[in-house]
Amino acid sequence: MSSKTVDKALSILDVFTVETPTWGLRELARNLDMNHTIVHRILTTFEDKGYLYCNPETKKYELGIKFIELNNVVEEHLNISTMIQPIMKEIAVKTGESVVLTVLDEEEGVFVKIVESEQKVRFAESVGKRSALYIGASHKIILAHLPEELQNKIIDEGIESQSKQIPSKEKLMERLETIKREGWCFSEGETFDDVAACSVPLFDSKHQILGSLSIAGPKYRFSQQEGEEKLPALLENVEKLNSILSKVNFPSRRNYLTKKFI
Amino acid sequence: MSSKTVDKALSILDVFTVETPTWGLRELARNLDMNHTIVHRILTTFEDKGYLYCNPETKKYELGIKFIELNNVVEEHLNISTMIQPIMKEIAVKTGESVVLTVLDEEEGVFVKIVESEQKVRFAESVGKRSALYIGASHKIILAHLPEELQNKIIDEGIESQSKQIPSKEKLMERLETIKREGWCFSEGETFDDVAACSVPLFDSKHQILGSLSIAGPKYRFSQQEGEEKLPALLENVEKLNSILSKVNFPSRRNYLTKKFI
DNA sequence: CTTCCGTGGTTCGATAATCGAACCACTGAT
DNA sequence: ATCAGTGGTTCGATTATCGAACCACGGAAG
Repeated sequence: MSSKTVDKALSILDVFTVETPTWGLRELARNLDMNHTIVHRILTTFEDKGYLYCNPETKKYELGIKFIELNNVVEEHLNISTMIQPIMKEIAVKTGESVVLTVLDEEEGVFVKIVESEQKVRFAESVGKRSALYIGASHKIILAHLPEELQNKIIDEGIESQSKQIPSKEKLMERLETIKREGWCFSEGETFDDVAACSVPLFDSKHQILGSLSIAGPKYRFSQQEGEEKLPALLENVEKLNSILSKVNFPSRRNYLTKKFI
Repeated sequence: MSSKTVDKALSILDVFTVETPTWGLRELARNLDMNHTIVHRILTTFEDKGYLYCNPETKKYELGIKFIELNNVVEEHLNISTMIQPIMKEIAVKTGESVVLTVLDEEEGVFVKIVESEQKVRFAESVGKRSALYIGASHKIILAHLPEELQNKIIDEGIESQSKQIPSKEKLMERLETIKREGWCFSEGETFDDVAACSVPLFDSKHQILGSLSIAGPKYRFSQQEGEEKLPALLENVEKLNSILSKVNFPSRRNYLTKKFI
């Protein structure tokens, strides 16, 4: 049982994205196919609580400061800045490239933390970005470790949505098997045109896939060979990270564990 | 008009803090003086949407991955990582200390961004921390620029709550006047025992107080004199920051603008 | 200047979702 | 074996939500 009203309210929050971060009242109501009265009531509730902010000049709504506060609660609870970030930093220093922590959530991958190398190729702004599991090394390495039925389902849905990222199902499935066997994955130009990455899997205490750890850098200085050379730096530290992550029980939705995906 | 159901739901989120990040169902219902049925319904709704995560082993709830995602939307919209952080970094490099961006929200100050110096005195984990405006340089400099009636109200409430931070109302009010006149503020051991800070105010396009920018470091290497020496590095960059901040219209609740505080 | 269409915001009776006492099933301590 | 605690569910009474119709305003077009 779920609350219809709260559910509706949260659906409203969902449309505040990086692409469309501000909304007018009626514009929003139209988009959600809702009566503007109810949208208005929910918006003011969010506003009162600091979850939304209504720009007094434009009268448009945007996400509020509360999310900065609550993000901190999450990061603190996960020991991200005290335990996880230092390990990522170490790898970043050793390899001179940026390090990315990705986790599985529902049937997608989410960038949870990015530690940048000093050589500025900024893509830390992609934290929170969510995308399909067949795109990019960081995501494919996760997909490779999921149950085969779920792989099937995800790839089929990808093909249905006409994703350019899937050449053919057979080839992808084969590729995933190779990735799983070898224990790492390299890709270039998939999530971002100019970026290449090298990824290894992260598991929980029961050795079930949780996410991935990646090194990423600009294509021109990051060939497959260079990726391979940086692999040891990743693998050296990934165990430490695993033991930390298994202790905190990461709050991401891994439906495959409960077979919710069938 | 505000939605009672959504309001209730958001009140539930409020109890997930750094101090108490996980809650059991009945424990939470008791704490909020609510029937556990309704708490349960709301919790599952949040869970379905990724705002809460229910640990399957302990059955305890905690904030979910959604807050990492939405925090990113806010930061992106405010150009925090692309525009603001580089300026803060520049100051951090010049002074060798950490740089803190604080904003006014309702009647409190919130740390929105902390850029750490290389000399590791970690307190970046305090991002999102919220505290009263009479505590610490970063907050006092804001308080000093608020309307006098509001200063009165805030200080009176502080005295009422028996805050140790207020010696006497008269002295504090005098102090605030000095701070406002001089345009900067130094403090040590207020927000954190071992930390000293030096702060300057941030204004919006109409020259109304918005927040503050601070340099902070461990007391042993951060006397008032050393703070003063670092002041120019702050002031040099604060204008750039001001012009950026005035463009984005920061989504923090500055009730003093609308006289809501009376 | 007036009309018109758009915006954000409010009202109030019909309607439908919420509420909550009482109820499982389970676990762990006594 | 009992008991007190937990998370979770049920269902009729209650009450908050819903939404058509309504302002007031503001800018564009005639």
